[in-house]
Amino acid sequence: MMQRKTGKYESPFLAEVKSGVITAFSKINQGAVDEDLGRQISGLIVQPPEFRLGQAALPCHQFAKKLRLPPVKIAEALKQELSAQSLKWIGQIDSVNGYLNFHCRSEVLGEWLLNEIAGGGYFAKSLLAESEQEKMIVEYSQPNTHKALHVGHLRNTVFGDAVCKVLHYAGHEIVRATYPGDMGAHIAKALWYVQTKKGGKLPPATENRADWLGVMYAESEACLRTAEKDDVDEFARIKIEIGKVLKELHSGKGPYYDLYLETREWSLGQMRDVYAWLGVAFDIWYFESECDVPSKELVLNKFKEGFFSKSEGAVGIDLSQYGLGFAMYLKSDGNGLYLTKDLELIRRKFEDPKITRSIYVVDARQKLHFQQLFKTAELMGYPQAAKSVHLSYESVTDESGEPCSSRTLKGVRLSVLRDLLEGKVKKDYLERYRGEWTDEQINATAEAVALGALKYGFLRVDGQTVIRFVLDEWLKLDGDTGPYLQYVHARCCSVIEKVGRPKDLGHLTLETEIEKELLYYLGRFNHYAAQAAREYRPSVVAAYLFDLCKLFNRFYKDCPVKTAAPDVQNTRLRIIEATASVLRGGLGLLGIPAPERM
RNA sequence: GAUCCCGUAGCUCAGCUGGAUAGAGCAUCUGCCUUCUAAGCAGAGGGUCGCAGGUUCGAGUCCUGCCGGGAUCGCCA
Repeated sequence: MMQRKTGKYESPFLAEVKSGVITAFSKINQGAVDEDLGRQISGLIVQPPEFRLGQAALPCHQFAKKLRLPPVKIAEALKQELSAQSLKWIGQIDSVNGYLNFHCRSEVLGEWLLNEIAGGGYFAKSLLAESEQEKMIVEYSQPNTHKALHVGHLRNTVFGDAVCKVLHYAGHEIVRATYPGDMGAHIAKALWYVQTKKGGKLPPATENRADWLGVMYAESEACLRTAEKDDVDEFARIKIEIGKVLKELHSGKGPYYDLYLETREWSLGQMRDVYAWLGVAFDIWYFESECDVPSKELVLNKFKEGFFSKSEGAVGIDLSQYGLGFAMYLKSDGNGLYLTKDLELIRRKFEDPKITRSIYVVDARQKLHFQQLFKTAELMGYPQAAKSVHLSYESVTDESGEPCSSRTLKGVRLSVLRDLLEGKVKKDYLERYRGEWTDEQINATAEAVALGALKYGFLRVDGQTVIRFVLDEWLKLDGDTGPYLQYVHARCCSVIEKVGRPKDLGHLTLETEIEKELLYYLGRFNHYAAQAAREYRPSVVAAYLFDLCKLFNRFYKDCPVKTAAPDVQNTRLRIIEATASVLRGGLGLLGIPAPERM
């Protein structure tokens, strides 16, 4: 099942290595190599630890028993067989320590690759076989209205967006969905607090009203916790009041409902601003408020059918035989929960019959939630359950290791973060262009670089890693950062602008090893993009791009363009142009802009 | 107590589904801007890959058991 067909992204060099090895193996094996063995053999092919050793290698140790020969002899024999074949892409073949090392013909492979990249064909083909292409709905970014937005939300949105882009690039059709939490107890709490503790006074439009709401919500939670500790009766009374507010919100009329409609818009406006800033757009907005009523009806019907049962006054289903405890779908006061609404949502997501997979990009703390949801749906006979996946990622904490929280107002607020980063970029790097560039150019570049730093910061690490957000570290813009990659792109553009565009014809003149290595690595882009899509891991692309940029910077240092002989110069310009293309493409998958100057 | 995630250089993280001598960035130290952008490049120091077993030609990677950290486990989302 983990066996995959060799993807279309494979370079002709690797394809030749695989087929060549299989043919040679069947000769020394004195028998045909069936499909399984063939896959096994090609699955063994690895990257040598250093470029100078070759670009592909076959470890032969595994065959020692089967062939009753020492690995070194096997490698030798394979080498013999291979040198009898006529090979287009493979140059030298070495046998060392039981490894068979293949060197590509850099000029031949490079010529093909540069044409593919320059012509755009390299990025155009799907990385998947047609049978593997799916239509997927990806839900990400589920911020609550009436709560503060912080860096934790940013990780979700940036990660989810990159996953979409990577999957789309691989060849899947993607529907992007967001699911704002515009209904629920948190809103009842915030509005109840505004009305009863703040006298119902609202801030003027000149203020950041969304942020103000976030503060109100946090204060309401603090107020509740105080009551819980100090005055049990008061706490019980407040809970009943808030339950009533929630009921009124559900009912769709009344003064609280009117207040809700007005304030909800403040938060949604802020979300739209943030999405515009990040450059993300959604095809579908599922609102929790829309799922609310139908989800409760659904649960009540299923309760009547006997599917759900009552326990301690609440309606739900006992999933303890699956190790998932009791899944609650209606509270004892009759109100629904997050889980309730998701039960309705899982149906809606498959309203388009072409959808074959539904991905939820949600914090790892919701693991049990989704296990319960999918299990319940499965037991209800929903085929959607088997097609749904929870793509979890770890949380973002503040400097002290406390998770970002809208409830306790932990974590840097987005508006603050943006200003700090853009200000830093301007002050340290862009002021020197003041006068030479227009103010608009400076602002646009600052925004691009700040976004690069932020997005790359989240995407360079694996999703399972907890990110401790230390502002000072995120303000550093050298080393393994987004601006480092953007800088290389700008360098490429700058050289092309100063020296001129290359001519596309003529064969390559490669004078140095670093040119060959860079060229080869450019051709690995689709390999890593495919891996990123397969594993839902944009970090694979991020790591590739960083390595690519390190190679480029070495090349840039060692290989002058302006002063080079015409053939050499043209080759280098072509490599530079291809690097810029791959970088644009790769940064694009991460949702990071590639400025031409910085 | 149960389940899940993490543990690799002082710090932050990679490690291509088991391959060759364990890598990078930051920080520290040393060099490099009269030549295409120094947000850069070259070099140095820094590791019993949490611990102990096991699987095999071969383990940071797979299995088991411990230890440490985080998360979750009924009326929040």
